[in-house]
Amino acid sequence: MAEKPTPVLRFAPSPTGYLHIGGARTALFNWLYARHTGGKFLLRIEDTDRERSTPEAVAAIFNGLAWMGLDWDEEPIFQFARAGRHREVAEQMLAKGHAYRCYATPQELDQMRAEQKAKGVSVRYDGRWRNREPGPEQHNMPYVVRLKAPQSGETIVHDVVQGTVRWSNDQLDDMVLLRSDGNPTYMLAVVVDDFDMGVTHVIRGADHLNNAARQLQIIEAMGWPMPVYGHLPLIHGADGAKLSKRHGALAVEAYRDMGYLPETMRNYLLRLGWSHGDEEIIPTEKAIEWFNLESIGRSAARFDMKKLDSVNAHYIREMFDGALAAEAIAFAERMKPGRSFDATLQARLVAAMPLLKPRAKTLVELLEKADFLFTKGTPPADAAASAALTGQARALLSRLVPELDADPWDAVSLEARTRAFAEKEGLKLGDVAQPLRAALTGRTASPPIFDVAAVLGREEALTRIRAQGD
RNA sequence: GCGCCCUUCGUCUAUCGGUUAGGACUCAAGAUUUUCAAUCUUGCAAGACGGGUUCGACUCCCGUAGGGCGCGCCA
Repeated sequence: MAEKPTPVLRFAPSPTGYLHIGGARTALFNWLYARHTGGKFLLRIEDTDRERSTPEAVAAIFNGLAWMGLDWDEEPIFQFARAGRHREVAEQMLAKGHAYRCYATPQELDQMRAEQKAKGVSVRYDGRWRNREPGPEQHNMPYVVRLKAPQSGETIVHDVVQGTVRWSNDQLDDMVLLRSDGNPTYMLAVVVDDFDMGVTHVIRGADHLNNAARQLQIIEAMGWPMPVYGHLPLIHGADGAKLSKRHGALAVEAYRDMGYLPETMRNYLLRLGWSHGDEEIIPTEKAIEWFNLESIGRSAARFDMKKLDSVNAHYIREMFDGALAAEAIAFAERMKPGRSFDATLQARLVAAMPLLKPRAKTLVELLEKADFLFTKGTPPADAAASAALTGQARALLSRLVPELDADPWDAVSLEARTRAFAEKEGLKLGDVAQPLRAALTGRTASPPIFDVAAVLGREEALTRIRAQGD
């Protein structure tokens, strides 16, 4: 049995913007497969578009991947720096007769396309320089180098996701390899870089499926080995249309800022287009163990915030109290510079975590629900809480204070004392609990109130109750 | 217009010719309960359409419709 080479995967974004959700999933699938097989996961920044590439975008991509927990194995390759090598390959193809010089001007090509469109025939380069030698009038004129693509037969891509996909070669035109300024095009650069990097598996978005055929023609012309292709179905917005800015958050950093956990993003994005039977909650460790290319689906998926929420709620509940509290504090400090938490507040937050966790879908929500922990005295009461604090209720609270003011100060004892008090007053527990809740949290909905009182501590809790008493 | 891809509950998906078509999210009801959650139970809900192939099709083939992607000296 022939030994299979170690897989080499890559993620190759162009740095023209932030890392969006689609790119993040492509990176995730590549990363998972590399980790699953013990192969390599490489990063290549496709910055050949000098106009649109920015260092900020490069940083955003690195940050996004790092936040997602997707680590890459070698120094990232910057494509533009390899232009010399790309030119070299183009020259080789020229020398071998696999490419030719085309002197058609952009205006001329525009006109050609306009005419084709008008005639209703397919728009493609007509090969006007394919078999034409430049004359004296072409001397010193700019030219591009085009691939001399086969004109008959077909080009077949064996795709692990999409199956066997074939194109009749007469549908494919002679694409540009080298621009008139001598710089390589994306098509050439990708093929050369993948070859030089030893890439064995090209896993990318389905929007590149058509490109695979063209890239294969270059690979065949060079006599290079064909990589395994896998074109992932695209992610759409909730309305089924292409994911765009109007769907709200697109950048992975936006999801981070909305309070989603990296583990959530990995799990959710993995399940968008990949499955392992009925498994829904798939921690990264399991994902690495189970991931395969065969189980990738073929149809586009819609991004569903509700499901994202439920996955996030799950991982929030699963996290250890200390770790989650640290995460929440870091989040709060990043989102609101200047905000800080002293040791007392931090300890209080950790203690309150079991109460908070089942009630939050995001870190934002968690912090919101934790608000009452961080005030000195009763937090500002909302409308419903103010309404609950009637004169009678305030009087009740004043009578409750001496009953509560004792040790031990824990939820069970506090509840017992309050029940006894309610009975003595001829009231139901709820009649006492609700005013108490309003006094301690400023809300009418909160975690179990005796747990809240316990977390707040005897001194702080009593201060708040006294302040609301009459 | 041409080429390529896709089509199971509202959404994500399982099924790889024989199932009461399963799970998850959402939504609804119930249990629990000091409020709100969490949790548990139950329920609503699907094979785009039309032809074949077959003893038997969600599953294989063809067509139609709908959706998506591509058709740059962008990537």
